Amino acid sequence: MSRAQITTDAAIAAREEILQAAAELFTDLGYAMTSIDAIAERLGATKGRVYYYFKSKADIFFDIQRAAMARLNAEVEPIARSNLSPPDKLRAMARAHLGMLLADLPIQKVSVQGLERYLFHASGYRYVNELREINQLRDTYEQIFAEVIDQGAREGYFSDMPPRLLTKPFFGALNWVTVWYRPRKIQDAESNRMIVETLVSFAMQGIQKDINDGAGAP
Amino acid sequence: MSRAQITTDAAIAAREEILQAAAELFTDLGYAMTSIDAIAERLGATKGRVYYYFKSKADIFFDIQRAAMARLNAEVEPIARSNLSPPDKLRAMARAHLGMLLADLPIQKVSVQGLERYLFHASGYRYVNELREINQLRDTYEQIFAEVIDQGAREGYFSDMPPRLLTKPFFGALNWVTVWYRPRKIQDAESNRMIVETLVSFAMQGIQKDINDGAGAP
DNA sequence: TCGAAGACATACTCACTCGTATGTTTTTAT
DNA sequence: ATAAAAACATACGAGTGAGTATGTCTTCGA
Repeated sequence: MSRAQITTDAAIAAREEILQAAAELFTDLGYAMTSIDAIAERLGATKGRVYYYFKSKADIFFDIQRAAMARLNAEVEPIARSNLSPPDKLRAMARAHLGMLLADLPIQKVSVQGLERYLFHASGYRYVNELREINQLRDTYEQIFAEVIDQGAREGYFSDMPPRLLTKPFFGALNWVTVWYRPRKIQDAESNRMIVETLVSFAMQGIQKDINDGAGAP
Repeated sequence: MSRAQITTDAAIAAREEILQAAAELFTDLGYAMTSIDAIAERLGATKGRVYYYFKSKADIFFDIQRAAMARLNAEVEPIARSNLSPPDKLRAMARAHLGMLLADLPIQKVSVQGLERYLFHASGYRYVNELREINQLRDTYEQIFAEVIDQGAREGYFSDMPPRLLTKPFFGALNWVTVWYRPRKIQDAESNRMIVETLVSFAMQGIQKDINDGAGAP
């Protein structure tokens, strides 16, 4: 046989390397425009190597999604379990979320934008199960934030709009970084902290109760 | 010859119809996965019709971008020229911007997400001029918002973070709607107003000076 | 040491799609 | 009415890319 079900350490590393290369190409060129040959070439290899670890192109795509969501969860869930106050907790979660987006940019870019629909109507409704699995993961993740916002709203910290609706612009302000951000070769340490703090502060202010409408100037 | 340079009324309508169909397919399937035949089929026609009005697939893509930016500009620029106070002006601009996103969803989805890079490295650096043209349009548009934010900050209304950086989460909170929003068959009038007001309020609160950090509860 | 499985590379097929070239019908000007 | 141009449809050519089948080298356990 040929499938590499024996997930040894080396095999996991090999898969990860492929996922990274694929993610970079997916974000640069899009899913369909990225050929398996191009992924292999980026690794100094050929198709044989890729198809040894993944059974199809779509399989690579979905594994990127799973990896991205798993890493976000690993960072954010522990914070959600802590007993900080809702504002402090939410701010810490937002920092962790955004930090992971920037640290793992290629993979997170593929995951965070609504690109899964590529394979929905396409290829005649295959991958329905995988699609639902990914949507399930994202829903569960978003729910973690929604609950904190909900609790914060009940305790009077946040706006009392529907929490599920508030998560949208909240994630929007943060996730949009995957659209506009281009990693520089230098000047990343301090600049990134500035970006994170600005975006997180923006998002935190956004869900705050609005005390009054547009006052504060002469 | 065959090129339809005579932009009569009917020709403009025919082109618009093609742009609409193409935009819907681009957002559902992605650029490369959308075949010209699929676009034609959606119109009950064949390739001949499409290639009569557009000289290439990329041409359709760029025309979508131009149309999207032109419509946003047409709605927002007049407001920017008015002499409202910075907060009122910015809020009105945000409403107009978001309203156009929802009213023209397929085309705006293609435009608003960072999908232009599809054709950057791909196809060996053709379309460099078109790419720069589109980026120029978006930059100019973003600048309109940046200036209002800048003025508002100088007058003490808004946060004093760099305006160019503040536009990012501002647009993020609004533009993210193109990622999560799915138009329902019914229940659109009131629901859409709710969405618009929630997102615009969120964005407006986000750029406000933060008076203090996380207070307002028991 | 040697055979089997692991880890790829190479060669090939099949399906699909862009763009073009050419045919056909409908509209329009005279 | 008729010739010409517009507005398509149809047929085809060439290229590309996913997936497969098979070959080759390397590692590793007995």
